[in-house]
Amino acid sequence: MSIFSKTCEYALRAVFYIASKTVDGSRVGIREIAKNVDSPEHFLGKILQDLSRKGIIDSAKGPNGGFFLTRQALKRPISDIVSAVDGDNIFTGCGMGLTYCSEINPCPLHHEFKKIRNRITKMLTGTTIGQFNKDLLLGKILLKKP
Amino acid sequence: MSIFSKTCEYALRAVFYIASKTVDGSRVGIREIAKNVDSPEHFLGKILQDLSRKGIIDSAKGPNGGFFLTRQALKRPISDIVSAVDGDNIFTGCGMGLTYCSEINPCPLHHEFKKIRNRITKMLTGTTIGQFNKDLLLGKILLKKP
DNA sequence: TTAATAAAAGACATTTTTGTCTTTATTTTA
DNA sequence: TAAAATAAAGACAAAAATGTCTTTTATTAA
Ligand code: FES
Ligand code: FES
Repeated sequence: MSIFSKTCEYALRAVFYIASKTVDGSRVGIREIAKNVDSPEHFLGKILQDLSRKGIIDSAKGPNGGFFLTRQALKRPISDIVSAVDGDNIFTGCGMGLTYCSEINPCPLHHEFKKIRNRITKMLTGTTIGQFNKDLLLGKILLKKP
Repeated sequence: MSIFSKTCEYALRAVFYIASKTVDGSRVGIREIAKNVDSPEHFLGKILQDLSRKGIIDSAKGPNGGFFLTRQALKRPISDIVSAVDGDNIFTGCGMGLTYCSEINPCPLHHEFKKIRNRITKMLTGTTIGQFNKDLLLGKILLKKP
């Protein structure tokens, strides 16, 4: 297991890619995104449609259309993407799968797990969609393997 | 998503239960385990068979048979259970799903994610199967919801 | 040796996740 | 207006995870 679903991993990579390509206001097509993020094109299409419906990214049909992000959207935390795709179990759920996490009726790992969960939450709420644009454009950071 | 598969959550809960019930050397049947850990009986059976084949727990057939843990086994870290069931992606994989995690070609979240991953690893290698026996028997800690 | 007990194993069934392919709707531009 | 481009939507398909039921094997104890 990984901490995010594959769907969510595609979503994160794709949104980062769109972000880095739309700082100037242009749009990116699904084919290009899929290629640069190493994901199945049509499957990613659905994922982005969903994010678009939820208002996290924008899209435009027709020639010169594609997906893009507003300046506002670039400031959003990536926790928005994660909770849109994977729900919020990662933020609040019990590490051992109890039906809910409880301070007074904790599972064995509760104490330690809570810290980890908080750390994850902090990472996700503390980093914005647009934060890596520069490093992505410089190639210091990658969205698929070289 | 949760950080462990459901299968792994069942495994962890079950092994903790067996641990707390076999400090005296007796065995526990699958029905009792499943009931106390809130998991489907036969499905859990397979999981425990697997752990038994892999030498993490022991089992005995026939009357008075059941699953049990040796004193040795109680000292094992629970990371053994997790990697037996879920593999080691959680210990070494990339948070954003790149085919491998790389220090020189990192994904955007690499730096932060690495710390989290290390923390998870520390939790799993640092806690033993038998560690919670006392608290479990006292009911201070639970393996299913009350 | 027989009956009872309990895990092991096997064969499926269901659900969820992931992925593909085709058609439709919208927009732009010539 | 016609053609081209592109996201949206729909209908499936495949694979993986999760779950159920039945039969077999090993062990114990009477
Ligand atoms: S009860 Fe399990 S993490 Fe809180
Ligand atoms: S490259 Fe993604 S976590 Fe290291």
